[in-house]
Amino acid sequence: MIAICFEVRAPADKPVASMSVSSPPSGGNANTDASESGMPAGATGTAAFSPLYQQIKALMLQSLQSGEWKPSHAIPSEQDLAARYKVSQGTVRKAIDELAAENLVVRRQGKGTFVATHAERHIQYRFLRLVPNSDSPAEEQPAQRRIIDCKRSRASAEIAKTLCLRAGDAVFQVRRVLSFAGSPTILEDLWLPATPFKGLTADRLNSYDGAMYALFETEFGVRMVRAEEKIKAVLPDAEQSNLLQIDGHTPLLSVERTAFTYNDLPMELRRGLYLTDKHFYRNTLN
Amino acid sequence: MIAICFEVRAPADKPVASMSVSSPPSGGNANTDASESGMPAGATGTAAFSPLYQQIKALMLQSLQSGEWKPSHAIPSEQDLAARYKVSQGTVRKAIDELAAENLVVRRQGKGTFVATHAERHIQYRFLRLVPNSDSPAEEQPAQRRIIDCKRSRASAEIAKTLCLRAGDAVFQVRRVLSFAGSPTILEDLWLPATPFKGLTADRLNSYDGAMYALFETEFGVRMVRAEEKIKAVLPDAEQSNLLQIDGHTPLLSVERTAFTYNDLPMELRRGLYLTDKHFYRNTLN
DNA sequence: CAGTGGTCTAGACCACTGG
DNA sequence: CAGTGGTCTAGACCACTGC
Repeated sequence: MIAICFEVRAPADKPVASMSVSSPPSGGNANTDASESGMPAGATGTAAFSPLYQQIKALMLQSLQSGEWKPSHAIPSEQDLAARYKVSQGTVRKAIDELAAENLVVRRQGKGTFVATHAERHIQYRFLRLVPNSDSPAEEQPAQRRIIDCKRSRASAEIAKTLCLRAGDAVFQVRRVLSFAGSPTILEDLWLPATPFKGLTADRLNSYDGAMYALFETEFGVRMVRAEEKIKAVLPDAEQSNLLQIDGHTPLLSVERTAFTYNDLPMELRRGLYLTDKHFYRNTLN
Repeated sequence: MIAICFEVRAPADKPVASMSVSSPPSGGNANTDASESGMPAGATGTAAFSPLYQQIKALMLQSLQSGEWKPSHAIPSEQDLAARYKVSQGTVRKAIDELAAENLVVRRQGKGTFVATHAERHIQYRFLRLVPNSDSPAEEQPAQRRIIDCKRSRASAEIAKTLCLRAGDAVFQVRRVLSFAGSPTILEDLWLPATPFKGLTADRLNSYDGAMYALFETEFGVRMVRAEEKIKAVLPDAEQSNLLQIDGHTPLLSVERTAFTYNDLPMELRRGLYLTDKHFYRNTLN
């Protein structure tokens, strides 16, 4: 269930190998030669058949995480990609479809396909599910952010585990408060691996105008792609209740989020306390 | 934001009209004649162009909600559907793709496409996001269910509003407790419109072996397809803490769920109180 | 083996965007 | 207007299921 560090979930890496795909346009497809390309002949169990479009998707994924295609920029057109990978347009289309479904890429008819980004996305706070009660006055949009603390420290065993580090490795630890309409509503503690976020300071966090994930993206080249949250109901301790300006008997939502970059690599642990008197956490089930 | 009763979200209803689709296989597609089929010529603003596969999807949706295709049964093969609707297989495929993405239908290679169901789905509790803490012992799967109450009553203004009824309309009101490993963990109050659920009793709820949504499906022909949840942190009142065997200072997750059938018609309001000492609410963000 | 969904292609045309 | 994504088709072949 839990992703093991550096172990990519998606297959389509071994069975590709000779991905020049100089498949002759002889009628149907060409994937049959997989039986003589990557298959070790004595492969135990599953044959690990991977459709062409999955392989193209994997290649595109590499272009995304290598930085060849940068956030908010357009990727090559479907035509170009088809030529580049020597497949039909329909096949790259299906690959792009999946990338779009995972929000890694955004299609815009008539314009092109663009690398998704946390910045310039004016619906700010892509991962925040807290919305004002329906009886609230208007859209009290602009949240005030206050950085309480930003320090370098050592990862505890637990933090290290979820961030795929070793206990004692350097991490940044950030604490901040978000207020809506002047009311402190969210208290967050963040842990970030020190290496990719080298140079992070409270000042940089304060001076940046935009969501924190946008900052990570533009300043550190770290794109959060997916996240998992564990939610509980808790009571605050003295310090927490003080920061949120509430008493110790006010129940709060505890939202523990692990955010991932490409390849399901965890890059952030965030523990939030949400005050839910004027807001609620919204979720949609399919 | 909030779905208005009986107002279908999906378009593709007006612009179809003459959906016999006797489009001659003359080269490309045939949707161009939409300009002389449903378009009122002086249509204000958007042209409401609806691709063929969306129209096919709408037709299939009708077959689903009319009961022509029953839960857990196979729908016609893609070939058959293509013939029936007089379109290519690729087009019905795209329609089915969307239905599958919405969990209305399940594809099984080599076997066929089946109408999704809450029953026979051995991963029981499709909408329940509560999972045991990772440090918990094993998979303490079988939840004990206890119906506290099941009575007929009148909808309050608020209940009526979310269920698209009028205040005072008859509703069923159910209260139950779910226990895991002997510990009361969830206290739920449900409101159901009386008409579709005519004949519901505590006995029927108790004697049914399976998820409640499976019962709704098999006994009343009501298929829940989608749900929205609003989550807050709360403290229990005296009666609630008594039923959950906790004290009044234990914070709980309040999960208010509205479940919808086809056409975004709300058919259930459920207010759950979750004890989150040994469990947490899990969510995935994309 | 036949039947079903899944992949792939090649080509045509449509809708949308921007110069 | 050219370029891009979006739709549709017709046909071939593959992978999986079950008889």
